Amino acid sequence: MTEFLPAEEQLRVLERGVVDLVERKELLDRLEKSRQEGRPLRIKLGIDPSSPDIHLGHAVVLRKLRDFQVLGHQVIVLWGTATAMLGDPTGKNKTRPTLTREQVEANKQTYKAQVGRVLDLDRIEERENGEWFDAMGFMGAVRLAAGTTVARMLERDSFEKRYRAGEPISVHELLYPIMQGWDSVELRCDVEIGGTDQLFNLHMGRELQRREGQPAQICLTTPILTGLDGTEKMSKSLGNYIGVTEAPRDMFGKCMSVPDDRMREWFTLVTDVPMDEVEALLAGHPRTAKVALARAVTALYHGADAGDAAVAEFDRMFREGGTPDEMPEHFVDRPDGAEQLLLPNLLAAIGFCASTSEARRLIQGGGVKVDGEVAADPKSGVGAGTYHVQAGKRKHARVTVL
RNA sequence: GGGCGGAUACCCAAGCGGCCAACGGGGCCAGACUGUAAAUCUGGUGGUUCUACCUUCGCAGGUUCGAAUCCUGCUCCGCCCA
Repeated sequence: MTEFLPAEEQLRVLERGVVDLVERKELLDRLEKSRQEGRPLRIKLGIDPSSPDIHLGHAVVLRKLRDFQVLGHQVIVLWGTATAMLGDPTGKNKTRPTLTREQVEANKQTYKAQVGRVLDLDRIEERENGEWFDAMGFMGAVRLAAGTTVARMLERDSFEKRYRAGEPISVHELLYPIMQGWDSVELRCDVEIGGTDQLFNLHMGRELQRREGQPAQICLTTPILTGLDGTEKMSKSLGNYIGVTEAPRDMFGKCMSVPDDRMREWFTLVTDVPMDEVEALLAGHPRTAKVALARAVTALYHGADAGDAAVAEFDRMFREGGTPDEMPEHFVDRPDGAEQLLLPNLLAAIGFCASTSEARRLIQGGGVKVDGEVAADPKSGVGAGTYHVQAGKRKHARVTVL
């Protein structure tokens, strides 16, 4: 733990894929000091457990945290149990509904398991800001708020826009940045990291720490990752995401669908591939580069073997039109007394299509294969037996008709 | 409180008494092409026992042989005046 790399070398790792670094010089100095004193820096990431699923977009900031962890620093995951109930106004044009304690606790548990996909959970310091806010009391909160002006708060982009547009801003929302800043005081953070939309909040920590006579924390922000569509930010509601718990095959396949011109961004933010290697790959054939990207991502979450297996399987499935390593098994009954099970009903029964009508259309469009043969007649059916059923390029299943 | 305009399938948006399961665009799905893509082209995009039938056009009623289209009430949204 006391063996820290030279500050410059650490900084090189930490700077990768970073948008804001306030201030770079301060970070360098503090890394140097930490090295001399053999004291790890304290790095905070605040997480409001408001949505329970983590995708690669969330993972960007977690991975930056991991960089710090690997370099021997102390990572603090701060659960915003108090702030989650407020709802961070960041990027929202509306007041967010507040959560109950039970929801927060439940989300926290699922969240934590997924955070473990990126961070070494044994080495994090895990805290909750309810620890101090619950005990602060109303007057304490008032004293805390007294140090900041409304004008200062309204500097914040999202507040300013809403204010100018005549949209409501609740008083409690103005308190959110102050609370987040106070967390840094309580935890004596050296660095706080977050997405670019967090810059204002991170600055609040600096201010409050200075006021309390602490060294001001360094603020570091990571970019918002572009989703699979190549234009919108990755988000669950847009469906353009890759979850950190997804199966290797899906993870790989989705990575392969990332647009070419987003590969540099993805390599930088989502993988550990060294940047000179990335540049070399990008200079070569795009497909080779993308395979490397997809393999790297898959390997990160499932291990190198899974990454290699995914490459092989993908080649077979898409270049040669073959079948996957393993397919889901389904057993379907024939209707009473019938010789055959109609194909549309089969597809609906195994969940490949939402309805028999949809299945029918897919069949007519030539998108369905049974044992490798295109089945273009919606009236066709299959008798008892086991079949390899394929809908589109991706959906395969071994279906046994009973 | 008053006036006006709007609510149509995942989103935008036509339709304004029968030819409407409802134009068009986006998105999405499938096919061709390809590097897995992108771009391009083609088809599809309510349900079913599928050349027919059933349920849809904010909600509830009504007029009519027949309504997404007309009338009444309700709910929600936008704009304007107070």
